[in-house]
Amino acid sequence: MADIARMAEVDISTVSRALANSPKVTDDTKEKIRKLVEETGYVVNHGARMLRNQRSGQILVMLPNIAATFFPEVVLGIEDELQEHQFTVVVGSTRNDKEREDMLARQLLNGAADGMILMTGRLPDELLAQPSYDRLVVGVSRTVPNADIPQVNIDNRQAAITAVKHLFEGGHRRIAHLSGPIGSPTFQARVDGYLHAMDLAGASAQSTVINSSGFNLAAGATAMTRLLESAILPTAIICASDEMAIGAMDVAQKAGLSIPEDISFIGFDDLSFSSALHPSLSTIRIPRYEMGRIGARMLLQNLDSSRKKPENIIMGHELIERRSSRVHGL
Amino acid sequence: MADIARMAEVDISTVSRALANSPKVTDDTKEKIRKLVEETGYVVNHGARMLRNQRSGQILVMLPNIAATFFPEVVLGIEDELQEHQFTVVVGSTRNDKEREDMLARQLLNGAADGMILMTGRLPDELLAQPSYDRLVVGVSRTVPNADIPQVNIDNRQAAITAVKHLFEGGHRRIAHLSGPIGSPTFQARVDGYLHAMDLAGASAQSTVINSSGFNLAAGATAMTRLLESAILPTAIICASDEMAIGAMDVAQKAGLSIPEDISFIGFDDLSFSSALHPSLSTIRIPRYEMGRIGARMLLQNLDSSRKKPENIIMGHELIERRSSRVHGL
DNA sequence: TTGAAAGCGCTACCAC
DNA sequence: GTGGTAGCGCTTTCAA
Repeated sequence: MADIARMAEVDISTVSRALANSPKVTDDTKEKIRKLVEETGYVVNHGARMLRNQRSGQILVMLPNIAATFFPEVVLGIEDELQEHQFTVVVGSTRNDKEREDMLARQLLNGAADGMILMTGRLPDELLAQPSYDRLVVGVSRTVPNADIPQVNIDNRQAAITAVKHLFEGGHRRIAHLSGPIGSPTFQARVDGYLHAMDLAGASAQSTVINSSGFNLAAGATAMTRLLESAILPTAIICASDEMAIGAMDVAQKAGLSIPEDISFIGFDDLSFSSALHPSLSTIRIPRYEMGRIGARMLLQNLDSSRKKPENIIMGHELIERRSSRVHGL
Repeated sequence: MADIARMAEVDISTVSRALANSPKVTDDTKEKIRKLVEETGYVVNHGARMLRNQRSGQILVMLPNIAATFFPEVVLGIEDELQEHQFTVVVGSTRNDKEREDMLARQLLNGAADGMILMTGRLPDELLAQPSYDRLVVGVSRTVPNADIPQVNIDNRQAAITAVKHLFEGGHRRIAHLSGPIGSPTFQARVDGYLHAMDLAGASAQSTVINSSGFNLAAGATAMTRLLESAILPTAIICASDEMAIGAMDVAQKAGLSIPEDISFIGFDDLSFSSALHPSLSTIRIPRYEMGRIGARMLLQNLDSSRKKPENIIMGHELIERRSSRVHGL
């Protein structure tokens, strides 16, 4: 910048103002500087600006695993929203490792990131040190229990109830649930909803929950394999994610079961794949992209501490009925 | 840091040295400072350190769309490798928008990122301004033509040949290819390989290539729909990605075709889903995670300009034969 | 082994 | 409308 100033024969402060498009600089001067910048390919130094302004223009997204099918679409929504507001997105996969979580959280504390979107369902310990952390963090898609931060999510309990009801209407009574990690409030809420709905329908004796440590293909396959060992098979299965459902359906089909004739399936998420599968997969659609966008918007609002802290948002879910749970297999 | 210095009754420079674990600080002093840091929850300011050291500790990953199934696994490999070396990963989805590419590339120029992994197959114009850009950028999985940067990729042309050969061995002659974006060297190489292999086998009269603007489910479905309008259907189809194959198979099955009895399919990528589909999808496996890891490693090496610039790397691909291309449909 | 001080590149305040 | 300058928080050289 000093170079530009010298070449333009003005003070460095004028250059700074010109670049910030300050109204107190003549158009002539601005134009002269603009040209020089173009010619030299000058770019303002990020570190210096950051030090000076005490902000980085970066938002950290913390999630367990960017390769889990659920997350990329949420990240896309976050990116789209934040890019419009001149923020850059930093993604960190924690693999559920506390140490990695703390390492990433430090990005917030040291000023490398101005705010954070949390999709791990857990507040890193490091963060609690920071006094105003509740203004810097927003939880998305994985509820953080007892946290004083704004969150966006769907009503997972209600979603599970929706799934059970749907199967009940199809005449099913023996309905099993292949759940995700039991420690996660998200998956726990789905279990709760499932059990509650089964109970309401007087079918609680028929409830079966199989827990998994993950919610991917392999988890679904393993859980289904275990379920097949039961004396009496359920006639329908609610899987905690579409990915699990795909794994489970594969195992079921390999075991000679027809879907939906012998056994029905319904998942959670509505991946783009789910409609193209054979049979196509019924599911509870979760508005992933929108959740990301709205979460990002909430964070932006939250960062501005002069404004009211945003309220939690519960987004709608939607039952998508496809062939895997169709009565009479039509 | 000044606070810590005051409390420890030493100079700020001593604190700095202690935190850097300099050998010229007594263990006593270090210990005293370490305690204070712990108590106060002090974290060194990223901006200041960045300004001073002229490096950010961040690597930018530029890709078209984080939600396209191909990329997350690559990003995971990159993250794993870079985290081990204390770098943070910044992900930017460009949506093939030149403006976004330039905006992101500026992160490199302004020092917000120390290096970049490019998965868009195109070098942003902004970058060419930077004189030593070839030391800061590594291309992964999408070849950048005429670029003087190190790259990691598979041999896409050869991979397509492998696919054709496989189908030939299965007795197929009328083989069509549903290609991705024609402008992309990656997909162009697959087309080339396909045409070449068909030609070699004396079946070039039977060649059919259908281009798409993307390589997702919808692209596969659209291309397949167009193909179904042909007078003579192929007996086998090579899809430029597994995602396209899934979309295309769905359309084919809805049109009443049996896979592989009436028509065989083979894709590219080997998504985790591909083995769980019904029928399971034959594919050319691309080592995505490993490509990410190796690309990141190359970047690290490349950033150190005192070392030799790394060579391009061609990784192996592997034909995974599954039911969708099985002879006799066994 | 520790202290003092310069300076990284920028912005914003104050003076003119 | 422009110039001069302090200072953001850190690292590192030089002196003691």
